[in-house]
Amino acid sequence: MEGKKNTMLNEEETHNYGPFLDRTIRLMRLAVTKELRLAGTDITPEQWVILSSLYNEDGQSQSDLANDSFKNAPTVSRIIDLLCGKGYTERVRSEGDRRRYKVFLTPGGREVVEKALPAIVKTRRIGWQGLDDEDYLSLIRIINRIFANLEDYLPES
Amino acid sequence: MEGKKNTMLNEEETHNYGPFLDRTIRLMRLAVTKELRLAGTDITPEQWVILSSLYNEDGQSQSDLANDSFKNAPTVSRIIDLLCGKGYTERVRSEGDRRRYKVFLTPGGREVVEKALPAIVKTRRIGWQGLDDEDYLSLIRIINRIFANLEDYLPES
DNA sequence: GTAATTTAATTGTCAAGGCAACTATCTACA
DNA sequence: TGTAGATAGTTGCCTTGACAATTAAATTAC
Repeated sequence: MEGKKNTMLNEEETHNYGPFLDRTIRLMRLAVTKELRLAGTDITPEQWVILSSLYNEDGQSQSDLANDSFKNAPTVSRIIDLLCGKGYTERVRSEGDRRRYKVFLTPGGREVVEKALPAIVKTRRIGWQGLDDEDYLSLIRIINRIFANLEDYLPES
Repeated sequence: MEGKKNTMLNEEETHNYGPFLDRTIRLMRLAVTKELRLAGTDITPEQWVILSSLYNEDGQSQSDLANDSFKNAPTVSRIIDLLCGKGYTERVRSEGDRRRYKVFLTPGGREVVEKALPAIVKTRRIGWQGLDDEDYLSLIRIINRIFANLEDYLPES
């Protein structure tokens, strides 16, 4: 029994890209985390995503941020909690719609984005070594196709 | 101030594949989660990874499983905890090396793998619609290149 | 043969994300 | 007007994963 191999899964196997995508995304997150720390910032990759979105357009609501970053509402809510705790963002109730917050970068938040950006760009470049623009188009096309396929399928399950 | 746009990040932007990879992997995980539930199983995608590895080779140690699944030791330890709790696996101390466990599938674990497999295959096929073998080779080549680039780089940071 | 190092696994802490339940506010419409 | 339904956000619970520290067993070095 022990050490016995069973080949059923291999025979049935289709394109098993999941684990490769998974480990790559995890290593990317890890690399970005370390570079952000090396750059002297105290933010995580996910916090970076939110901060940079605000840097590009300040005063977005949390649901705007959620759409923009492909995150869900509770996750954004908690990331904003952490960012406000660090003094990088502020919540201001929206005048027109009092359910909404507008989220603003503080001067400190703006600083940390500018400090973090080179680390982000550096990590992207390192990850992309040996790959070209055609690869980029292929990668984006394929993963967005997978995304679209699953998105179209999911609602009716 | 409010709603102001800042273009610095766009100008500096390199290939920003991270968020696209990220949202795709999250949707894949979600789709698999739902299919596994629909198939009448009570396992998660990560638990599936461990169970299917054991199905292919029973009696692996936790560090074997960690290598195989690209997970780290604490994560595997906790997943095995959950799987043992559900009665799908059992830990047996290794005779030769008493630090190690050998992890075995129970009959129930074997059943749940066989029940889950069609759901996994189905989800892979749905995600892969409209893509071909050449795309598969491109995807694997590109993401493994990114992985290798970052892995080579990381140690010296 | 004992000491120092390495390895396997566990535990605690934290961040992130998914789900469900909840509050508060806004919109539709009858 | 008032009530039903939709929307914005929060909170609790759970799983995964990263990191650091710890225990116990094995290996290496002296």
